[in-house]
This record gives sequence, structure tokens and C-alpha cells, in this order.
Amino acid sequence: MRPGRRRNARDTRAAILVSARRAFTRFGYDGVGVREIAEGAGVTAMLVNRYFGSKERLFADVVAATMAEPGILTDRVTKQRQDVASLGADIAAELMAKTAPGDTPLDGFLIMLRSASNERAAAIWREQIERHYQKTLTDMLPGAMAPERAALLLALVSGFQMMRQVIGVPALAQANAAALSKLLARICQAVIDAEAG
Amino acid sequence: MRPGRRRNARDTRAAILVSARRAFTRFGYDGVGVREIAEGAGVTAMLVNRYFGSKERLFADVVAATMAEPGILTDRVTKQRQDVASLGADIAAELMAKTAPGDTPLDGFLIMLRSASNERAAAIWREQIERHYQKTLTDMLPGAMAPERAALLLALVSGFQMMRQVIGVPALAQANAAALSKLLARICQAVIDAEAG
DNA sequence: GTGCTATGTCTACGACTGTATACTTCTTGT
DNA sequence: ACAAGAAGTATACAGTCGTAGACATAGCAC
Repeated sequence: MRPGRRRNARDTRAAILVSARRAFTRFGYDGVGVREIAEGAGVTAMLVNRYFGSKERLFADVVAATMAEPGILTDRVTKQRQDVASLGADIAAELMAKTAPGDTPLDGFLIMLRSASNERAAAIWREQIERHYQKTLTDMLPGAMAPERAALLLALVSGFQMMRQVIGVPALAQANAAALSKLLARICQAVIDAEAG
Repeated sequence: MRPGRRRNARDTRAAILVSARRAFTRFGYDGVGVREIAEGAGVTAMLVNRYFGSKERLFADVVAATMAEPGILTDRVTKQRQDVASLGADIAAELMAKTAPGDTPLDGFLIMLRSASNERAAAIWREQIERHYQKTLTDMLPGAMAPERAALLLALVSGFQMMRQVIGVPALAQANAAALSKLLARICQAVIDAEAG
């Protein structure tokens, strides 16, 4: 236990959650051990299991907490919006900001990217995406094939993050931010405005 | 060693490569052990290291082999092409065909997705992408910011595969194939035709 | 102050990992 | 036919993993 802090179940549990979130974001579900997570919270590995039951349930809690707060898509989507003319630009700006090179993003998509290899983790994500993103985005998009276009928007956003942050493709990771943002905005808007034919 | 086969270095090495490719595709770099790969080839774990040096070098060989053969982007890109007016439709058709639900894709992108959490694997992929896709695609695209647009095309393709095959988002995994293909073609073409401004 | 209980730690187990060393067995050139 | 070397195996090591069970201690009610 860390010297500074007194015994407190609520604070300790929160500290574990914070440490787990950072660790899962950076290294994925399989890339991190409970000992490492515990050390980041200043506690022992066994306390993690004591509070969360198992590593898998801890991961599910982290994912749920991540989805509950505003992300790249939701914060722009849930706000009052008369039309979708500037939605592409807003998504692009948010995406660029949250994937700035060198930062340690706590975003949910990165956890998904880094945990997609685990079947259980993928199932957890499928459910969370359905619940949070898919429905909200679909309701926003006018025209035909709204669910497909919403999912394609998700695909573009997650693919961008993977190439820019996880793989680190130079054309995206080292590009001029303003120019790339404008280009990305145009493409996002193309998905939003796409009409089935 | 498997009862049916005789001792043969070339065949054994090829069998290990096949087994490793299938295993990496399904479970990613960290999700698979050399013993498992060896068993799939009917061989002992140590023989894998004997032929390939280490698990990491084996992975690099698998990735290189995957990139060498025609994929979703390369086979349409490398062919003689006067203009890029139909490039989006070609990419979309290829992408839909190679990500048909229920099949077991041996595609390189799936290996990347499932191995992206490992830093070494990500570095191997970054180099391979630079060498194979980035340059070829960039040379094809007219107008400004060609490298960025090429990378965004890569992002879209990989994000689509992740949502459709890895996560299994229903809107993409269970969509009407023809309609989704047309929609996807339009979006790809938007990236191809996007002009910086 | 004194127990009681929640809070946290210690130790350890069984399974798994990648791979180095030493060994056996098959194939092939002569 | 027979050695020589290639092809493949067996064993083991040092490590990590998740987590179970027993133990220690701090904090609060009285």
C-alpha cells in the first residue's frame, strides 16, 4: 500500500480502475498483468481480484466506464444539432485532437484496438458499441442505410486511430495537423452525406 | 513428427509457415505460442526456432509472405489503370469479397489487427506497410496530400475489416452485400477524389 | 482502551511462455 | 554398407501469468 494514503475501499477501488484503464489503453488486455495494474495503483495484485473478482471483470468495468463518458463521436453527437452539415468537421477535429502524437490517450477505441485479439474482449466491445454508438449515430443520419453509414463512420474513426497511433504510419502520425484535419473532415462528411443508390 | 511425412527441410519449413500464418491470423502474435504453431505443423516447438531463429523472426516472415501476395488493395492497384475513376468500386468489391461473413480470412490485415497490441509486431507492420502499400497507393493518387489520402484509404479498409470481422458489428456483418458494396465504393472514391483545399 | 471487521499483504500453486543444451534418428553420398 | 551430417526430439530452465488461501493490520464502534 502507498505510504501517503489511508485505508479506504472507495478510493482504492477508484485508483485500481484508473491504473487499469491506463494500462489497458497502452498495452491491451493480454499485454498487461494484474500485478502491473496493482502496482500502478499502489496495491497488491490480489486486491485487484478482491475488488473486481477477476481480470476479465475488471476489464469489463473499465470498458463500461470508458463508454459512459464522452468520446470522439458521442460528445459531438449528443449535443443539440440542427443539421449534420458540420458533423464531419467536428468529428475530424475531435479525432485529431484525441490522437495527437505523443500523448497517452485514454480513449475507448484504443483499448478496443489493443484488445481485439481476445475473443471475450471483442464480445464485450460488440455489445458496448451497439448500445452506445450505433443507435445514437444512426438516429442522427438522414437518408437510407443509416445503420451501415454509422458503422462505416465508426470503421473510419477506428481505422484512423489504428494507423495513426497504434501502427504509427508516418503519413498520418507526422502529417500537418491542420491540413490532415480538413482532409479528414471532408471524408467524414462524405460518409455522412452518402446516399444509397 | 507427423507419421505420413518423410524428413524434408523445405516441406517442414513450409508447413511451419502455413501453421504460423493460420495461428497468427486467428489469435494474433501474443495469442499464440510456438508449441501451438509447431503442433499445427506436426513438429516440435524447438524446430520452429531452429528454422526461424525466434518467434519474432517467424512472425516477420509470415507478415512478409502475406504482404507479397495479392491483397485487398494491391491486386487492383498494381494492374494497369488509366484513371482512378473506378478505383473506389474495385476496392469496395474486393473488400466485400474478402470479408464475407463466415469465412476464415488469411488476410494480412487480420494478422495486423490481432497483433497490433504488441510493440514489436506493430513496428514490423509499420515497415511493411510503408514498403508495400504506402508508396504504390500514393503514386496512383493525383492531386495534393497523396500520402495522407493513401493512408486514409488504408485506415478505412482496415477499420472496415475490424468492425465487420473482428468486432462483428451487425450493421456491417449482416448487411445486404450489394447495397453495402455500393455505399462503400462511394466512400472509397471520396477519399480517392478528395482534394486538399 | 478494546475488540471486531473491513482492508490489505504474503506465499504459493499450477499452468504456461520462449528458447538453450543435449540427445536421438533418419537420409544421403560414397 | 556405412559413416557423416542433416532433421527432429527430449528435457529443462528461468520467467510470467491469474488467482486461491492463509495471514496481518488499520480504523471505527463502543
